[in-house]
Amino acid sequence: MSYQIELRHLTYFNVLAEELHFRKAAERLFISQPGLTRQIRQLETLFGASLFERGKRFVKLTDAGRFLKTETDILFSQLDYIRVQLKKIGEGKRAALRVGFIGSAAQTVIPDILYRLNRKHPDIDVSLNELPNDAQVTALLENKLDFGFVRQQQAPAGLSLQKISEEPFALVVPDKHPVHTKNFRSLRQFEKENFVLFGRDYSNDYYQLVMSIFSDCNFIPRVHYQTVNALTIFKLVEKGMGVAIVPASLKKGYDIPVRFIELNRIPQRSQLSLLWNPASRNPGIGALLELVR
Amino acid sequence: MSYQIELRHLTYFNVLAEELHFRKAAERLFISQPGLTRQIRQLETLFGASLFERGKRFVKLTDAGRFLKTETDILFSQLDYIRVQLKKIGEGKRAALRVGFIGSAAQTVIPDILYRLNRKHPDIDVSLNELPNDAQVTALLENKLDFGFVRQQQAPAGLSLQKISEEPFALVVPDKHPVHTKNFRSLRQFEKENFVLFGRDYSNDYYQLVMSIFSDCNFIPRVHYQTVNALTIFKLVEKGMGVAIVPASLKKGYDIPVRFIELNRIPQRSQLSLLWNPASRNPGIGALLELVR
DNA sequence: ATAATTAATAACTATGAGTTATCAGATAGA
DNA sequence: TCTATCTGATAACTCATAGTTATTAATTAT
Repeated sequence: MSYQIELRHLTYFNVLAEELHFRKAAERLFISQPGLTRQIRQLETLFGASLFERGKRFVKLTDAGRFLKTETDILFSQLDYIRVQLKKIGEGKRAALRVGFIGSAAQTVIPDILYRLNRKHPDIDVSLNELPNDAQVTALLENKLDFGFVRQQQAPAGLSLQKISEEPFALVVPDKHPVHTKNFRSLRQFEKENFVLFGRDYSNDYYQLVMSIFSDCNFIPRVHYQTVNALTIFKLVEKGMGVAIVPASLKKGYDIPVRFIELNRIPQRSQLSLLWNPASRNPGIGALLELVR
Repeated sequence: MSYQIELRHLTYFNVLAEELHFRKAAERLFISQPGLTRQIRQLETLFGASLFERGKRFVKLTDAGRFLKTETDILFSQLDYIRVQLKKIGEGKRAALRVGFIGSAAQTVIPDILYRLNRKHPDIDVSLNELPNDAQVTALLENKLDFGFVRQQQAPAGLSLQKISEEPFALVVPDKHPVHTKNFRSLRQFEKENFVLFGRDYSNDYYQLVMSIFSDCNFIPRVHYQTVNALTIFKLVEKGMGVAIVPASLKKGYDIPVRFIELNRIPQRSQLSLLWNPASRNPGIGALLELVR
């Protein structure tokens, strides 16, 4: 009568909370249904709260159960994280850094930073992950990521931000477009054109920044194709599907017959920032921060 | 050979990490020493990392062990938190809010807010805890607290801040002091006096704000007594030990023969803020935030 | 009616946590 | 140098309980 809560209970609970079916959950756990029934009941007495409502032909979560589900999800993801870090440390590494980055930043800054990090701290393992801006924010908050390279200026609630670099935007037009750097005056010259832009899901912050360029000129662009890949955007521009606005540095590294017109006179600039969770206890966080500051 | 990590392992590990002595740890756990030895070794194989270095007459943590210790500490505190919340929810409550507050704010705002919260959400339990400013910040980051009422303007990294109220500072002088509201001109009139102030450990942010009042007048005050209790400060002022600077609202609720001179013309004002961790999943957070906004 | 689901119950079995007894090495004292 | 004492590891046990099979009771579908 005085046993303890074990991870086993929580694992079983977690699966049952997903299946909402004792037999199926038991199957998924490779145990028998009565075994599961008993462990779940134990868990309920141990917590002093009923977690499932058992109808005659259905099982569903109570409020308490719903709460516990989100908590155990987090708990297990933390355990996974502990396992990974521990393995690394056991192998003599200091830490494993999970770095996210936005595709358009891969060209320049990130390789350099990571190269310097590796030279200074060879005992820190880095895993890279290309992710949209907002996905990085969520991943950081859920401790699925240690660092994120994003295109945005403000730190979202709960995260810290360090500015890495800043650059002007550039218009991307087809090679034989009548407008070029010399005769470019204003975006209004493109009032009749389609615009090919990064989608809102790439980064809401970034999207709004680009949109503010248009609203400063007092016109609403016709946006036809939204995509998250820089190369795709260039291809679309090349084929005459429209013109694009991208961070100027993107011109490096691609060999597509398109022309870049830097927007040096507008106040909007694209900022690349490093995001991280100040609550994180990853022993490698300090090392990277020290490097970029 | 294919068992799983259980909380038992982590509990044992945690105690051993504190005792660094198998027999003593086993004693504290009410199990035998060989049993502990075996469980720890299991944990080490399961994690694939050695956690303790066993010398002939000593046991100490490896790097991996040190890392795991901080992680399990957090893990167990989360489990405690889950237990508490689950108990509450099981009893039909929505949540339990752990609210911290700084002593000098108890008089006015907090009772009002909590009264309204309770009337609107009787299913939310609130526990109150008087804590210094900085202790609240740490507690919030460690998820030992859901809300903190603090005297500071900026949100510390990782926390969100909502301004609650703002008020001028006031000078507190003995009843028969020559300076009073009518003939008060500048703080420089007190250049020769001692100042009784809240200590730096009450809140660094607050301390610097008060100090900036002095530096704006270009003088360094002679601070003789530092204390964290408003009543103590008033008593010291009454006894002629010096004058004080406190948030003006503190004059309510105390009956001490001291005189308050409101500093309405200086830019510094004392701001009471609500702090919380945006990463917190406490279901009661939204309710209180809604109320104060 | 009958068959097919569901979860709960009862009685079992066997795994492995925890036990006792002992060992091997180290230190310290006489 | 011989003991006495302390350490954690090892070996062989036993017993509590997780997980088993078989069954029931109650529901729904045919």
